[in-house]
Amino acid sequence: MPRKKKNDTANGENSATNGRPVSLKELAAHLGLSTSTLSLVLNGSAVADSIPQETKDRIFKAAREFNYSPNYIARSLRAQRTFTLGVLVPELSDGYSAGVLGGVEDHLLQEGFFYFVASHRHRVELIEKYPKIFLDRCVEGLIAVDTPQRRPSPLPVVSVSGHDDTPGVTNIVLNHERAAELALGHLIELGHRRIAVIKGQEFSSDTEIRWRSIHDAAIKFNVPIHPSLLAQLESDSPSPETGYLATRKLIGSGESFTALFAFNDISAIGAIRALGEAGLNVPEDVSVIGFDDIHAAAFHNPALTTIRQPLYQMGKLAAEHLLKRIANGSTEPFPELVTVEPELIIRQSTAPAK
Amino acid sequence: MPRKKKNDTANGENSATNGRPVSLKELAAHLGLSTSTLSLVLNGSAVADSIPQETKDRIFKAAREFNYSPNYIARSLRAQRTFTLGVLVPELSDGYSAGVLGGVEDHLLQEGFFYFVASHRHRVELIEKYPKIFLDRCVEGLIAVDTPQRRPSPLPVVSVSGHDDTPGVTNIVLNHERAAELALGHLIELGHRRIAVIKGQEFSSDTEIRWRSIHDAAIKFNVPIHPSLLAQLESDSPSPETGYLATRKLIGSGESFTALFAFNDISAIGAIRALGEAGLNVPEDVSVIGFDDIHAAAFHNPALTTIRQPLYQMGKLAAEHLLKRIANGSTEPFPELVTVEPELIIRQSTAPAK
DNA sequence: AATCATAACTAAAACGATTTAGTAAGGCGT
DNA sequence: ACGCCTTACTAAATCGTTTTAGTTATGATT
Repeated sequence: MPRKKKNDTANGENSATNGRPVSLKELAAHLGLSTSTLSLVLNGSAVADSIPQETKDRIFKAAREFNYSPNYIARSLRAQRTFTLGVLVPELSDGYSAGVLGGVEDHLLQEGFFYFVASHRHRVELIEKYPKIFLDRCVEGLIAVDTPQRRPSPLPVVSVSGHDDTPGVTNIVLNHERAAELALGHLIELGHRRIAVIKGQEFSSDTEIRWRSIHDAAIKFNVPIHPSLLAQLESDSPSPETGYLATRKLIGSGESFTALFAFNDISAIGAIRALGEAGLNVPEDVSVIGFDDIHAAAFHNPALTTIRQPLYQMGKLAAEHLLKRIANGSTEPFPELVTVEPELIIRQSTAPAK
Repeated sequence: MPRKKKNDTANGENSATNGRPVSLKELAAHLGLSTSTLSLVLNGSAVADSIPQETKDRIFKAAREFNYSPNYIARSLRAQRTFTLGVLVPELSDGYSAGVLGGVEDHLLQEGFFYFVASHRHRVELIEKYPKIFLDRCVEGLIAVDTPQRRPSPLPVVSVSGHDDTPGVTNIVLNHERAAELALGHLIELGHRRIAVIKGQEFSSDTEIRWRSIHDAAIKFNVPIHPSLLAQLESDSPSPETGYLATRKLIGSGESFTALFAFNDISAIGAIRALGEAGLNVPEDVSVIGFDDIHAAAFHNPALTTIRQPLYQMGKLAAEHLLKRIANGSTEPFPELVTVEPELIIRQSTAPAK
């Protein structure tokens, strides 16, 4: 007849006798010790130095047997720390945010942090509301992707492509001047002079600076962008349709162009569709260059020439800077601007001007 | 000289005199009442019925002035509830998970829940570890996307495309039989008989059932899939490259085919690239049909014919079922299977067989 | 023999709420 | 004048930890 010794004290899974996880108090009662002792020992506190190894071993053994794990909530309350951040993105499914989130996640999980995500889909009231909810949820910091902060936060904030001059914000941004130079340089080297540009939507925080950089670089190259060759993305759909519509308008205007610089890869894909429908081949008739280098870019037909943003790295940098600020406390100074470099990826959607 | 009356009690932002949020105790001290009274009144408890309106108003006013908001951690500890879930996905940036997450998020936030996300990138140790960490973090339930549960969890679990027979799991799955019928029916109707198929990677939970459904449907249609026309995705890259490689192998085998049913849109895009390089035009020489209907599908060149999975809806259903199970408690029975229907989206990548 | 140090613990406060079980004061009925 | 009901609150326990400040024995030192 098998002995049942262990069955009524510890059972294999993570529970006391019932289904819930075991608490420190229960464990202490079982060992005939106080919770203080257990806590001190289990956390390796120096105060526990005087406790004999035998007792320590008993404690460790029981903790293992009962699958004890300290209650995170209780610990958070006591330590006034949650090891949790809030991440605000415009849209989860657009490839851009997801790319950044990849970098954020890798660094955070490795450092023992978790994060809440919320997507605002460009609705102003949500952009205002979510940071408050995050605050209520006791996050220790905020990462905002492509989302301007309207009001200063009591928490440390890192903004990715947010272009934010609110105090207390660390901005992770692309070197847009360089990006514009790379793209226009490439097109001009290929002999293009009549270059059309598609600006981003009003709400996208990159729109303004990217356009300005292109505008300035074009003047520097002495090939200014003709105002009638400037289009703008309109709706807030994350699909290529916006680029498709903008390009149709551009074509419809009658102005001719041999190259098109799209706001991003998604809209470049839409643009190629619109050009094709108008009987214009890419890259033979019109060269198209995108922005971002999302996964789909390399395998589009034709493969997209584009300006790569190091999205993963930007996310990782955001996480790193935020954690550093949290560790340092609010008194320490911190960088307000962190710049990352773009890269020109030449594929099949650009070719010499005819 | 302006009066400073309010400045030393409440200041505009959410703080007492210093920077931190105000606690109930501080608020109570300020009003000369006990925390009990404030809590009762602020939470609209019936016990507070006997408290005169005047006092209640004083409390509400002070709460507003000091921007009082109950500490979520303390409340969680007391109520033994966190209103937080864990979501486990293979990869954030692959469009599939992001689509499902969109639905999850919409429903959860609306119900006052937040969620932690973690992506395991198909690493077995992470698939085991993250549910434990979530548990430690006191989440109230788990959503697993395209990820089989290896061991039963003490928490309610909803699996999206996980095909999981672990007890305690609600499975949200696509009607794969119908999906296979739609796709093959379409190809066969177009006159295709030699149909190649690309299976998913071993680790993808949809791989097995999807292949089985295709296999069975093909037999039912009396156009069985020839074993030499079966390829499989190999690496765990989320890019179209896997589909590209699989298709090269298929072409290299020398077996001819007039249609290709890819595991998903991503691999279909890679397949089209490989076919193009081999001098085969889509859809003139080979028809290609994808799966999922991700954003990129409609704007690929040629636009992809595909089987749409209602990803958003699947995410939403997952969230709904999980919240219902949490509300019901673990005693109540729950559905083990929830099926959603696929949809055939005909675009330009399929055409009559030559 | 009194003092001191050390070992092996523990009591109690604290984190910030919620909630149950009271209590003190006043009014009313008989 | 006594009990009883209301009104307007409050004390204290509780959730599960962590941590500071002790406490009690025992052994060593002067």
